[in-house]
This record gives sequence, structure tokens and C-alpha cells, in this order.
Amino acid sequence: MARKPLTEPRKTASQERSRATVDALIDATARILVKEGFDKASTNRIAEVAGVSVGSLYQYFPGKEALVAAVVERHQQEIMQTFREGVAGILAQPLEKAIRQIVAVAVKAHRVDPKLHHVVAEQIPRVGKLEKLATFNGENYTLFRTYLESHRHELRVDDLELATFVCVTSIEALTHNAVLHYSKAFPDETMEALVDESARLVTGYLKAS
Amino acid sequence: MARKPLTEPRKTASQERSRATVDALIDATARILVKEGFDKASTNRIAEVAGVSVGSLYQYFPGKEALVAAVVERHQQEIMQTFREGVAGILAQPLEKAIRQIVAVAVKAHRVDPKLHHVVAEQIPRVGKLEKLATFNGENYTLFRTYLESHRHELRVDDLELATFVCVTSIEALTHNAVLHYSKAFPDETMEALVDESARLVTGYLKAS
DNA sequence: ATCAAAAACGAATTATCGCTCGTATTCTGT
DNA sequence: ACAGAATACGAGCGATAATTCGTTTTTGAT
Repeated sequence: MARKPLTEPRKTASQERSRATVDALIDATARILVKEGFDKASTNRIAEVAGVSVGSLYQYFPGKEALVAAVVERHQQEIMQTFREGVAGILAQPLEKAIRQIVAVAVKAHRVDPKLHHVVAEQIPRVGKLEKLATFNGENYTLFRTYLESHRHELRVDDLELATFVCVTSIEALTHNAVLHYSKAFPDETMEALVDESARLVTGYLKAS
Repeated sequence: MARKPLTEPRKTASQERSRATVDALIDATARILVKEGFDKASTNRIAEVAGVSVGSLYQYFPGKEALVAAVVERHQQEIMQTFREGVAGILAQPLEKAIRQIVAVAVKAHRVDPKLHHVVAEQIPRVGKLEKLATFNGENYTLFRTYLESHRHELRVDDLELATFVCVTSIEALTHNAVLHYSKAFPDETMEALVDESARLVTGYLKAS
């Protein structure tokens, strides 16, 4: 019987104190990623910043990658939460309104800790467990597709799959780039104009002429 | 006088032989990046694969980062070359045709060594010198803007700067995602449809109704 | 043929970092 | 108050790189 190596730390933190340790470690990782960049995020450094010993770190995480993955996952959860709230009840809305709202929410979502988002997008190599953390996630995709399906009769696209791809990819890229690369070049009023333009782009593409 | 540290290797390779060495090193780096991934690209490994000693490596490159930067730069040059050729004489074309051609060329450009492109996009942390190697480059942007300016009268957009951003970002993201993430999910015919759809997206947005 | 500059070599040094493990401390239930 | 379980500690081991430098080989000019 090949026994699984006992080196797999179980994070089953049962006591209050240990849960705090886990949180401190994830927080510290996020702070380091933002303030010092990915390469400075060594396990020793993370433990130090968290005010915890390396030993404790390895009690709860199998390694650095797991820490980073935890940070990314937490961040994506926050973003998705923002997103879900923002698009609630959108199915009932007409196309123009719905799209505009989706774009606006996408911008808002990208503004949930933009610094961290930037690091995640630009500095973290997607290797190993991080590989599956795709650029845009599936829930998003499904959400949008569902809207398109329920409004199919108003649309002039025939391949909904393809249309979803086109729309989701465009909106994601536009909001991502605007917030993370051009937030200085784009003053607030330009950002609003960008939301309008993006919405027009997508609406024009979808709407039956 | 604070003298610059002599540790800065100058790549002034004067002889034929040394230029070959430099090439071999860059080639080897690219091959390793593609076949084994970013973390396996150590200086010793690169030298080994290049059939060259580590010492020689440091004669011409200050470190691993410089090697990777050289690979990325070379790759971007190739892509831009493809791009330039593909959009030559496009200024004379009408909007629909021009946009379609641009999209098609963007797909073609993304297919110049997609494996390497994938590694560059997903695995290489943009830190230090790699930071400025932006996702989409300025020449592209300028090229597109020039087209829009010369066809301004046909368009219904008023802010050309913003319009350029919207179009370039969308086209880049759509072609990038399609080629690098969905090339298996998208059979060739779907890819063609995608080019059509992308062109329609952008054309509809730009064209005066 | 001779020599100095250029290029190449690679073992050895140095640096970094992930991770372990024996020990100390704290908590929880009785 | 006590015991055992959970948590925390952190110096130090081992592995993997990065980088140097004294030496050798090749080249081009004279």
C-alpha cells in the first residue's frame, strides 16, 4: 500500500487561534504581492510579515503556491460577489439597459482592489495549480449566456455560444485594460464615456437591426 | 567617481562566432520556455541546451531576465512584421474590408509560434525589465488610429482616441483568446465565423448608421 | 609565424529559498 | 490542577540556482 505522504498538511484548523494564523498568512501574502511583487513572496518572508513562524505556515499550506492560490481565490470570490450583486434581476431588463449595467458592474468589479488584480494578472505565472485560474471565469460566461438565451428573439446572432464568447471577451478586456492600464490616462469622465462606448459596441453587435 | 560596475556585460559581439553564440542562447531560451516552462529556464540549463558554457552566457547577458527579454522582443518583432505586411495598403480600403482584414491579420499574427506566445502571455511574470513589455504595443495602436483618422468622415464616433482603444483592445483580446485558449474548442470553420463576428462587432461600432 | 584581442570554458563560489523537525507554548476538557 | 492535543516556534539542512574568474582556445592582423 503506497501511503500518501504525510507531508500533506491538513488545514483543518479547529481552534480560533489557528484560523487567525491562516488569515494572517493569506493577508500577508496579498500585501507582499501588492507592495513588493511576486518574487519577493518567499515562504520565509510571508511568515515574517504575517508575524508567524515558517513552521506554522507549513502546518496549513503545502507551499508557496498554495498561499498564492488562496489569495487569488479569495480575490476572485470578492469580485464575483460584486458581480452577482450588480447583475441581480437583470434578466427582466431590456437589452440596452442590461448590457450597460453589465459593463458598469464589470468596471466596478475590476476596482475591487485593483492593485492586487494587477499583480494577479501580470506577475503571477500560471503554472501548476494556478494554471486553471483562467483569465475570465466560467460563472460569468454562463451568466451572460443565460441572458442571451432568454432574449434570443431580440438578437440577430445565431450562434449563441460564439456570441457569448465575443461579448464576454470584449467586455472583460475593455474593462480590464481601462481600469488596470489606463486609469491614469482616463479621467473619471472618460471612464464613463468608455462604459457608454463599450455598451454600444456590444449592443450594436447583438441587437437585431 | 562612482564607476559603473564592470559586471555589466557588453554584448558587443564583434566576431561572427560570438553572434552565433548569442543566437544559440536566445534560441535555447525560447525552446526551453516552450518545452519545459518558465521555471526550468535556469541560466545553466539555457547554456547547456545552447551548447555553450555558462561563462559565455554571462559575457553577453547580464542574467536570465535579459535572455527572456530578448526572446520576447524577438517574438514581438516577428509578430509586428507579420502585422505590417498584412495591413499594407489598407488605408485605401473601405471600412468593412479594412476591419475584416485587420482582424484576419491579427489571427495570423497570433499564430506565429502560438506556443511561445502562450508562455509569454501566461507564464512570464512581468517584473523588472519585462514590465514594460505591455500586452499590446504602441505601433499597433498608432496604426489603427491613423486609419480611423483618414476615414473619420465615415465614422460616427467623436472621440477617436477612445474609439481606437475600444477597437484595438477588443480585437486583440478576441483573437488572443480564440487562438490561445480556444483553438481546440474552435474548429477552423468556427474560427472563420469568429473573424466575421469580430469584424461585425467593430464595424458596427464604428460605422455611421 | 607571432601575438594580442576576442571568445569560450566550467569548476568553484555564493546566494537564495523551500522545507523539516525537535522543542516550547497554549488551549480544552475533565 | 492536570494531561493530552493543538498550535507555534525557528535554527538549520538540502537543493537549486546565479554568478565569478582563472584558464584555454580561437581568431585576425601583422
